[in-house]
Amino acid sequence: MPRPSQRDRIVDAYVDHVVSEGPETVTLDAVAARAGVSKGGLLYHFGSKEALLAGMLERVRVLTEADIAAARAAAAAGTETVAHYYLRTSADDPDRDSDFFRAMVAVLKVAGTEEAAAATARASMAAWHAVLTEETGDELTGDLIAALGDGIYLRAIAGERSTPLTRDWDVTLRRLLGN
Amino acid sequence: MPRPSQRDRIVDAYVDHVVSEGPETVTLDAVAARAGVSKGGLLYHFGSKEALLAGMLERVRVLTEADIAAARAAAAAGTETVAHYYLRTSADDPDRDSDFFRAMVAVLKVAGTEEAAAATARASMAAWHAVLTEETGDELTGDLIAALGDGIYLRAIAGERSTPLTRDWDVTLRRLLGN
DNA sequence: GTCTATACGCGGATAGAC
DNA sequence: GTCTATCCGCGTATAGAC
Repeated sequence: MPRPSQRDRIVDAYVDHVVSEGPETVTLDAVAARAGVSKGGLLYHFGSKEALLAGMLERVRVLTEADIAAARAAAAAGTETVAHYYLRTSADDPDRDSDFFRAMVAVLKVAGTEEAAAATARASMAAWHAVLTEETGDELTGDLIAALGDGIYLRAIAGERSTPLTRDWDVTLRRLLGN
Repeated sequence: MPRPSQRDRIVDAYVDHVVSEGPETVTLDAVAARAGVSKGGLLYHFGSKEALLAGMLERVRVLTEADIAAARAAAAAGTETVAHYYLRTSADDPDRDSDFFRAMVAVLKVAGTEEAAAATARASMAAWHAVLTEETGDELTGDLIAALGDGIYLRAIAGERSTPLTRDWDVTLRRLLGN
């Protein structure tokens, strides 16, 4: 894994800006400034605003795959279940500063307007739903756990950080799975 | 309840546009056209774009109160529990075309950028959380049911309509409450 | 590869007619 | 109370220098 390229740094800046300021305030100038390049420099790497969005969506796809692979590896090693991994990374404070969580929040914020972002969000959610269903052996249970994570994401979008559920997600999970 | 005023019709158009086209494409022109007035006409009723947003937020506050009152009335009459009402109106297809659901989705879409909208969304979510906790007698259970509804809203934002959970929300609810 | 300068269109808001 | 006309600022994108 090489050190971050200029392209990566620009996508970082884009995600940062969407998360902290919101999608409507995203301008090429603002993203360029945050990335430490000029507008012209940005447009050399991404020929248009749409290409910049595509860059972020590609990153989310990659991170989703990696995150699911990590969950599967942990489950195989007996460290924690996939459901455990999923809720922990959705609810726990330190994990919510992860690249994946932040990028996902950015995509969801943009999804309100950009159908391409909405499609990427749906694909990511569906992928998690599939592994959760596979592990629990029941589609409704898998969807239930997935929906809890989704609810936590919605609250993140609305700026809500701490609720009983995010504090005690492990208690909740034990109740749902009956163990 | 008088027939809809011009102001109401403009707020309707605003909600419609945000839900179907997304917040970034909202222009005074587009909203005015949808409401059947000119841009100048719109600006007579709402002096600025911000005032228009405030009008929608006010509507969501009113509809939230009314919706919660309806849930309480149904519970008092023994028709259905508050939790039942909440999940039904979040999950069932016909209810999702209700004024409240649509307005809430619009507010959540805008919440990504506008802090005022995010605050209204948080207030509405907190109000539901409170009644659900009151009914179930347990904060975590109340929050769990609220989070399921929130997850359904997130999926609505991402354009996902039907999942196992939205189809079988009543089965899920029985499992959560253990009856 | 990255920057500066600039063209161009669009959206918000005001003024004033009807 | 609603419309038309107009101004102004901002954001995207291009051209071209370095």
